[in-house]
Order: sequence, then structure tokens, then C-alpha cells
Amino acid sequence: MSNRPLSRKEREKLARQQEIVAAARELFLRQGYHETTLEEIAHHAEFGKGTIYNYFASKEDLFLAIFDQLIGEMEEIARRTLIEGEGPGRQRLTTYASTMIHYSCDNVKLIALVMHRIHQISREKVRPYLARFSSVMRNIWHAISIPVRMEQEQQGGCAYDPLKLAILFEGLVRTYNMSRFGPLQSMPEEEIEQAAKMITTIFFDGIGKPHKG
Amino acid sequence: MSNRPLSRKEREKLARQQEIVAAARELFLRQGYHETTLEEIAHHAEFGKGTIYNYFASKEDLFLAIFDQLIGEMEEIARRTLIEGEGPGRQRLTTYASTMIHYSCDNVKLIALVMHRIHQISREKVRPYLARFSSVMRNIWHAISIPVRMEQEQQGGCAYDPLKLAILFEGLVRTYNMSRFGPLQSMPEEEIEQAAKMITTIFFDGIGKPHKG
Amino acid sequence: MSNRPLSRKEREKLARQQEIVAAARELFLRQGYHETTLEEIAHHAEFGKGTIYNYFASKEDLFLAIFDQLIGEMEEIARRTLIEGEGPGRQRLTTYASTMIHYSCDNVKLIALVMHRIHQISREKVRPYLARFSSVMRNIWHAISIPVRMEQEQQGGCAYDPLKLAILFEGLVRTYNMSRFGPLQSMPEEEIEQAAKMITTIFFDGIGKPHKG
Amino acid sequence: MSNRPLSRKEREKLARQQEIVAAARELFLRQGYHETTLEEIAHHAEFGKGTIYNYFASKEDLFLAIFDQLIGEMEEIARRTLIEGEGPGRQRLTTYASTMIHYSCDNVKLIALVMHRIHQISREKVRPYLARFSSVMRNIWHAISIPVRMEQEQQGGCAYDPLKLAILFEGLVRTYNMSRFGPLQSMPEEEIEQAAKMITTIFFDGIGKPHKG
DNA sequence: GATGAATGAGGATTCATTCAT
DNA sequence: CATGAATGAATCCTCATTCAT
Repeated sequence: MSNRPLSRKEREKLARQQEIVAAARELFLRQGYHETTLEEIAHHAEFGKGTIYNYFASKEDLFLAIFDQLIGEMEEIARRTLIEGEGPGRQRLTTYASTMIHYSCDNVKLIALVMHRIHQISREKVRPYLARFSSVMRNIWHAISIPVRMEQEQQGGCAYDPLKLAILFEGLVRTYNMSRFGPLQSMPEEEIEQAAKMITTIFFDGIGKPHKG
Repeated sequence: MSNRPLSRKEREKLARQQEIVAAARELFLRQGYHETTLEEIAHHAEFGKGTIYNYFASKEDLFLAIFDQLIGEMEEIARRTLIEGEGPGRQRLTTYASTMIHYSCDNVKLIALVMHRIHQISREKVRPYLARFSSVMRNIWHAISIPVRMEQEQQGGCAYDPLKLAILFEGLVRTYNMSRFGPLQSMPEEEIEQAAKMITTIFFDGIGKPHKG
Repeated sequence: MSNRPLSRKEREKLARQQEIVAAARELFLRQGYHETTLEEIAHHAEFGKGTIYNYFASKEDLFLAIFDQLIGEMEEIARRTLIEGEGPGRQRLTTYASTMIHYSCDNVKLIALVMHRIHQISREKVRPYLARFSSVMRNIWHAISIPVRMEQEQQGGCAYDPLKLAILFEGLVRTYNMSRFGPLQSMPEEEIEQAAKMITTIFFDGIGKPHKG
Repeated sequence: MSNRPLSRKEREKLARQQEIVAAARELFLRQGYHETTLEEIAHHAEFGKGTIYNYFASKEDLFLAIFDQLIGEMEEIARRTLIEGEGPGRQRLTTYASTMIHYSCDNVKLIALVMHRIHQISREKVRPYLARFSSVMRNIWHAISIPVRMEQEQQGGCAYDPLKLAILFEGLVRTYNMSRFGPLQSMPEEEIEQAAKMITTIFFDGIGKPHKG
């Protein structure tokens, strides 16, 4: 975590790594892990096959870099919408929901792939990645639990552990797209907004209440 | 769909097919699709490698048979709990939720695998399977939407399309386990019950209401 | 070491293994280990590439099979000439010498290869082969030491340990050809005979004695 | 062969070449030719990978430089012990034997490697090296043959060509260590002395004579 | 001269599928 | 029908060599 600015060389190296990760990510998404050859990745990243191995020790490591990237993106979404977001708690959750639905909509296939492949890698090797993932999830759950608790206090009754509710909410949002099948076209922006609002409303008020939104 | 009773030969053929599917399912679950060889499957099913090809034209077809089996199991769960279940609507949903959570808990890895692999197969070939899957899902959604509508009417307000709500509920339940990571041990029965009740309650009444359960 | 006669299947399997070993041996001899691809071996043995792997788990194992074959051949030579050979001890040694020179002349390159590669394989894996090799060598040394001792007793003086002398003699014979360089043509039969006789004579009587042969 | 003293630049170049050769030699010895990468050699010699190519046109050429070095060392041993050595002929041979056994003991693995690899290089390219090697060997054989002839004349009988006997003697000494297998530890000095004396004695007097040493 | 990132030919190995028995 | 030996296309990865800096 040194803050020394990176040298030109280091910056270029990092940039090229990112290009490779991006190429791999796109192809894995389109074709799956085993269906994508390193040669294709190299070609798509406009590098020679051997060059990839100067940046990643194996195909598996390249995959883990993608996993890491995904984790970072989820973290970023949570930070932007939940932590640094604007408005009251309920509104932040709605923003989080719509952003997450949008994101997962673009990435369901990739997420399904990652969730699956992660189980095929040696425990030892995934450990640090899963650790980071868990940590990020805990932070997200915690951030969600705060407005949940506030709302509970406001409404009077308080039957369930706010953390459990937060986990439920997050899972609902993240896997929302997994109920949509067939060729996954991206949802129109408007539809996403509505879904997000619906989810939040139901979560807080249940299905029966008359809503003013 | 002929109802003519099967001959002994046909019954035996079917039984052997099921044995093979079962073997493949277990191994795919444990090791993943590409990580499982046909040789292993054959050995585990106590057949010769070539024999598998007398029952399934390819590894892909064997995979699709598993998908089909999964669909059947979901259908069966819905039938037992929603259609033929006992008690009022809300209770049926709770039963469906707990049964489904239990089921998905045992099968998350396999479901993740299927959700992923399904995208790697030629459109043409999966079509009938996806069609059946869609049909089953529609039925489930419909079955859920009935008590939802009733409850809405009872509570007075009715802001959302009951079908959309049903889809939401089903997705919530089916993917509940995808928020749990790391080594997936099966949940204790009791915890499942609680989760199911929590989900239903929240779904109908929101988080803030005081609950009598 | 069961003596049950092999079934037809087993015999055929063994025969094919030998064909593969023979093909590999010839190519390794001609081109070296790393310079010979498994594809070439397969082609030369008139098999498909994958077939080789039904008989040998790896290229390394195939190499070890050749080593094993070489050991067997040395053992056989010793048995034929030293143990079951005819005539008095000195004559047996001469026969052994000429046979061995002949043999090593045909196989120097291969022997050099084996002596070298054996060091590149994991200790664990070579152990049983080196054990067998040692055992064979000990037997050979012992067989040589018997006439050596007899001759010593006949000549009166006895300065050196017969076993050490046997080792010396055997090494002399086995590595005789390693003093010949360049393109290794096979020696004419007659020259081999002379060399063998010379070595034995010198070994027993030294260089200066007048010889009657 | 110009005797003009080398400029500083030339001397430095030569020194760096020697460093590289030394690094390669150590690694080839430890790991084998194909098992050693140029990257390792460069690293071990504390140079950049590309730099090696400023000194040697290819890995093969680097190998040949090692061969050349070995030849030089053998030549040097012969010069020191046989040509410039002290004492009567028989004693010189004993010294040569012990020195050579010592040397080959340290280098058997490397010698085995060289003897093997030399056959994998294009005839054209090795020719000059083999030529030099032959020349050195001829000189060594000649140097050995002189005391051999003297001894023969002394002992009266003279059955064999002194040159042939010299070749035999040299080979015996050089390959002495090739009868020792397994993990090659270096022999204790004393044991080497004994072996050298034994070989010379036997060579001159045969095994049976009573010896005064 | 020194360097090391980029390259791609080359090779060991795997495995779904075929087919003769 | 059942079998498993044979097959070779396909793939990951290595590494000697080049060349721009």
C-alpha cells in the first residue's frame, strides 16, 4: 500500500495487465472458461500468446484477476450508493438496488461463471480472494443494515435482526436477474428503476400497503 | 406421452438411463462439467465407457438430461407445496419457501453449474429444455400469484402486478442460498424454517410491522 | 510373479508395449530424449498418439521402461556368458568381455543417454529401477569375482580384494567403447575378439608378460 | 593464435564470457541441458537474458564452450601429470590416474551430459571441437604410451601395441567413476589414491603378482 | 553494450468419441 | 447390448530468440 507514485514502467505494466484482464473477461463472458483458449485471449488483447504468461502465471490466475475485478466493482457500487450516496436511507437502498440490478444484468453470465468456477480451484489458492469477497460483503451488509434499523425503529415493531434483513435485501437485489432466462438482453433503464423501487417498497412495507410512489 | 405401459425392456432401459444420470449428476456436482470425464461417469455408474453412448448421444446430452431432471424436481416441489399443499395461501408460500431453500441448499453448486453451462450449448439444442423450464416457471409464478392477489385484496391496497410480485418472491426464495459463500454446509432444518417464515412475513408485511409469529 | 499363463489379451497388450518401447528406444537412440516427440514415437510404432498413453503414463515412464530393458539385457549377457558359460573362468571372462563390448558398441549412445537422463528424474521414481540395476550389477560383480579369486590363488600372491577387481574389470569392459569418438560405426567382429582377449590378458598378467595366446 | 596482448576491452569481454560459461556449466551439471533455461543462466551469471546473446550466438554455442573448457582441463591434467610430472613413468601414470579419477568424480554427470549432447548437434558444427578433442586425446595416449613401452621392454615380453595399451589405460581411468551409481558423493582423497595405485599395478603386473607397495 | 518484454513454434498430455469384438 | 482400446484434435504452457529502448 505504498503511496509512492508508480513509475512509467509500472504504470504501463498495470495498463497492459488490465487490457489482458478485459480481453479475458469479455471472452469468458461470451464463451465460458474452458471454451476460451489462451490463444484467443491473447489475440483479442492484441498480444502474443506467450506475453500473457509474463503477466499471469496461468489461466487460473487470470480468472482470479477477473474475480478480483468483480469484487472491486461491487465494492465500488456499494461505496457510491450506500456510503457516499445522497438522501435518506430508504432512498439510498433504492439507488443501490437499481445500480446493482443494472450491473448484475450486464454481468449475470459472468457472475454465474465465477460462482461456478470458484469451486474448481484449490482451496489454498482461492482463500485470499474469498476472504476479500467476504470482507466486502460484510461491509455492504453493514451499510444496508443501518437504514434498515432506523426504519424499524421508526415503524415501531422490530422482529428481525437488521443484519439478517440486510443480507436478505442484498441477495434479493443481486440475484434479481437470475430469474430472467433465455437470451439476456439488457433491461431498459426505466424498467430497472421500477423494479428497484418495487423491491425497496415491498421490503419495507410489504405488498399490501397502499403506496404514494 | 403415450400411456401404454412400458415393456420390461423399456423399463430397464429407463432405469439404466437414470443410473447414468445420477452418476453424472453427482460427479458434475463434485467436480464440475469439464473436470469430469466420461470415463469417470461410466466407472461411477458401473458401466463401460462405450455403454454410455448407447443411452446418450454425447456428454452434452447427458448434461441436458440432468437439467431436465432439475426442472422436474422444481416442478414437483411446486406441485406438492403450492398446488396440493394445505392451509391458507400465506402458509403454502412459507412451505414452498422452506422446501425450496432446503432444495437449493443441497443443489446450489449444481444449479450454478447448470445456469452457466446452459449458455455454452447451441441455441437450437437447448430450446426445448428452456421451453419446458419457462413453462414450469410460469406455472409456479401463477400458483404463487393466487395467494398474493388474495392477500392484496384483503389488505386493501394493490400497487403492484401480482405476477411481478410472484416472480420476485420465487426468485428471492430460489436464490436465497446464493448469498452464502465458502464451503457450503447444509443448513440446519430449524434455520431453514425461520428463514422461510421471515421471507414470507417480510414479503407480505414489510420489515417494520409487529408480527405475531 | 504368478506363473499362470497369460491370456491372449494380456499377451497382446505386452507385445504392443514392447513395440512401443522398441520404437521409443530406436528414436531416443537416434535423436535423443528431448529431440524425440511422442508423436514421432507413436507414428514410428504405428499407433495413434493417444494410444501410447494407454500403455505408459508419461514420456518419462516410457524412458524408464527402456532403462529396465537395458538392465535386463545386461543381466542376460552376464547369465549367458558368466553363469551358464562354458570353459574355465578366464575364458568365461573373455567371452563376457567380447559380448559386452559388442553390446555396448551397439548401445553407447543410448547408454550415455540413460546415464544422463536418469539424473533428471525424481529420486522417488527412479528408486526401484536403480535398485534393480544395483542388484544386477552386484550379481555380475560376484560372478566375475569367482574366477578372479581362483586365478589369484593359483598365481600365489593376492594383494587386492577380488570384488574390487571384479568391479574394475566390469567397468573396463562396459566403458571400453566410450574411448571411441566421432561417428560410431560398429566394430568388426574380429577386432572385438582381440580387444576382449587383450583386456583379459592384461587384467590377469599385466602388460609385460609374454603371452602364449 | 596471435600473441598480441589483449586490450582491456578484450580482456573484460573474455572474463565475462568465462563467467557465463561457469554459470551455465554449474546449472547444466545440476539440472541438465534442456532443464536449464537461458533465463536461469543469465540470472545466475548476474546478467540480463539478452546479454548472453552478445557473447554466445545460441544456447548450443554456449554448450560447446563448456565442451571446449572440459577438453582444456583434460589437456591440462595430462600436461601437469604426464609431461611435466616427476618421477619414473609408472609413477607418472599413477599420478595421472589419481588426478583423473578425482576430476571425473567431480564431473561425471557433466561428462555424461556432454557425451550425450554432442551427438545431437549438427555434424558441421561439432567438427572443430571433436577435432580438438581427438588431438588432445592423441597427445595423451602418446604420453602414456612412452612409459608403457619402456616397461614392456624392461619386462621382456611385448605382446601388444603400446598405443592400444595406452588407450585402454586412459579409458579405464577416465571412466572409472562410471561404475559408481546413485547419488554421487565425492570419494575421499585416500580412496582415490588407492584406486589409482591399484589400477596402475594391475595394468603393469596383472592381478596375481605379489606387490611390494 | 545491456536489458527484458514480446513472441510463437513446438510439445506433452487429455479426453470425447468411435468401432471392432 | 456391452465393452474398452484406439484415436487425434485441441489446449495449456515453455522457452530460445529477437529487438526496441
